[in-house]
Amino acid sequence: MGLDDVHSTGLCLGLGIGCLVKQESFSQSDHQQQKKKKKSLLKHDPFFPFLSLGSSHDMHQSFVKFDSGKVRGESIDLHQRQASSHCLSAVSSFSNSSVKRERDLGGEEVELERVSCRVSDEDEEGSPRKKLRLSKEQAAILEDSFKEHSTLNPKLKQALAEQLNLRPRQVEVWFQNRRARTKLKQTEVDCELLKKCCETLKEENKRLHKELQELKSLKLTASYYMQLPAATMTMCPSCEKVDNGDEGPSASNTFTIGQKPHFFSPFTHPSAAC
DNA sequence: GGCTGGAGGCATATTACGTCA
DNA sequence: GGTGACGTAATATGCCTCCAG
Repeated sequence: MGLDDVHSTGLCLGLGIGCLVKQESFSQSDHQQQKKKKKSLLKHDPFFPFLSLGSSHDMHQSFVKFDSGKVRGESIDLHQRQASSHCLSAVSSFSNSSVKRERDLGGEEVELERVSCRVSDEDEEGSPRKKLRLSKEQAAILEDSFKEHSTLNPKLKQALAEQLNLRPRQVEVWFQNRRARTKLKQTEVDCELLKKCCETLKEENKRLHKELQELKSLKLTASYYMQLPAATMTMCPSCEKVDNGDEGPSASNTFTIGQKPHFFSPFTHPSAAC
């Protein structure tokens, strides 16, 4: 458990109303601020050493009302409040059964209820981590926004958070994770590309080795024929046509092994000689 | 102008939860 | 119903930049 958890949980549970105010500011401000504040809190907050995780149900309940009514926004109606209370009463958080039950009910309203319930659940309950599942609509809007800008500015973050009924921190986290996924995918694509490139190079290397061997063997053959009288035989080292000397050196498709044998550069195609 | 500490943002690794086969 | 794999939200941590003092 990190210090963030201490702030999001222990402060509420152990420090009473003064800490509720602190919690409110946390829920509205960026979570990163908490991260930065934690150091200063460690240094300067006189209450910090007295933090306790001892639960107080009454305090919890009062905070629930405070949070759902003030922090979560004015649009929360009684129905949602009840939903929030329902979440809090289910201390074991979102079990699969509850999710399934909501699924069975179906509909956007239920989905929103589920989301807001989970979010408030995380804020208020103090259990380590309540993972919400973004609805398709939320994900689509975030995706659209991501396509336009892969990074967030504070305005956009706030706007998206309000539009999607999420906390700015959640929007920020979504973008961070989305960037990470994009990068991971791109890395995989690059990896595949490099693999193919490697295979191609291997094939090319193999082919060149083979060609080199052929050229070496041809060189040996040529050396062998060089030991014979030059006038007796002519041969093209490329196509290995041997001429008995009836035709002159100027004849086509023949090669004369004479005082200056015609060897090829390994970088030129062998057939170029013919 | 250089230094320093705080704040914010991002990348990355990891954890933990939800879903599905 | 139990379980492992997978996707992903959430957390932890470190680094960088900006800015005020």
